[in-house]
Amino acid sequence: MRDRQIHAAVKIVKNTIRQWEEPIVGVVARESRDPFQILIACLLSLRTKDHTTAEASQRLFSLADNPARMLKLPLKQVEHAIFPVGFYKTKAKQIHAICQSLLENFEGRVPRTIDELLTLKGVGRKTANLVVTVGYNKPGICVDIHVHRISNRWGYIQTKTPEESEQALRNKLPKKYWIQFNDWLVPYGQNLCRPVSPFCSQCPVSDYCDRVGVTTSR
DNA sequence: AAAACGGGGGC
DNA sequence: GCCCCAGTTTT
Repeated sequence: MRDRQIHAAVKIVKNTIRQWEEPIVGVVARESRDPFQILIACLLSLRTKDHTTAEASQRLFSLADNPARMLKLPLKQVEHAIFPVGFYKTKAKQIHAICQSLLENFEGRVPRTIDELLTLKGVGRKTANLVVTVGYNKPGICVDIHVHRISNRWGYIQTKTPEESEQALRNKLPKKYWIQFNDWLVPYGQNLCRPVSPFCSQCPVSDYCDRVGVTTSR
């Protein structure tokens, strides 16, 4: 894919995603962009299917939707609410630890910068960037496995790891496209541009795609 | 660089 | 039954 074509591709896939009305992560829909819910839902979504995350975060937020209330919730109850997402003991402890840190170090608010977010245990670059872009509407590049795969499949960048992809995209992708890029690439990767056997015949941007590493088997 | 964390769903 | 899944931390 040529640099110039990325702009058209952004617009085309974005319109497609709008029709699907996908949530961004878990129960966090495009209208509701509370940083705390994005942070926690993103933590729950780790190595987990999204609809599972949606149900779990729904249950959890109905019990507590801010750091102070979350800390008052017994660990057992947090574990019970999020059980189906897997890693539930680790994640429950992380959630408590994060809420404690938010109260002690950030006046009970979710911080607004990548560096501050990265001080929280369990928060990596993907989660930090998602909070900054979706929660605070500030520029950031949120690279998960889908963004990594697709931007390389298109031939827009050539990288080995998601971390390298974030750097490459920061350098190459014009800043005005960063937030849109995050918004549509993940659901696009889930529904259409799958790891194996992607639906190229239904893809709205197949004309631009280099199809790097596309296979029909593992 | 690779293991470990974990239950649910697809096949 | 077996293998993968919207990552991050630890060895």
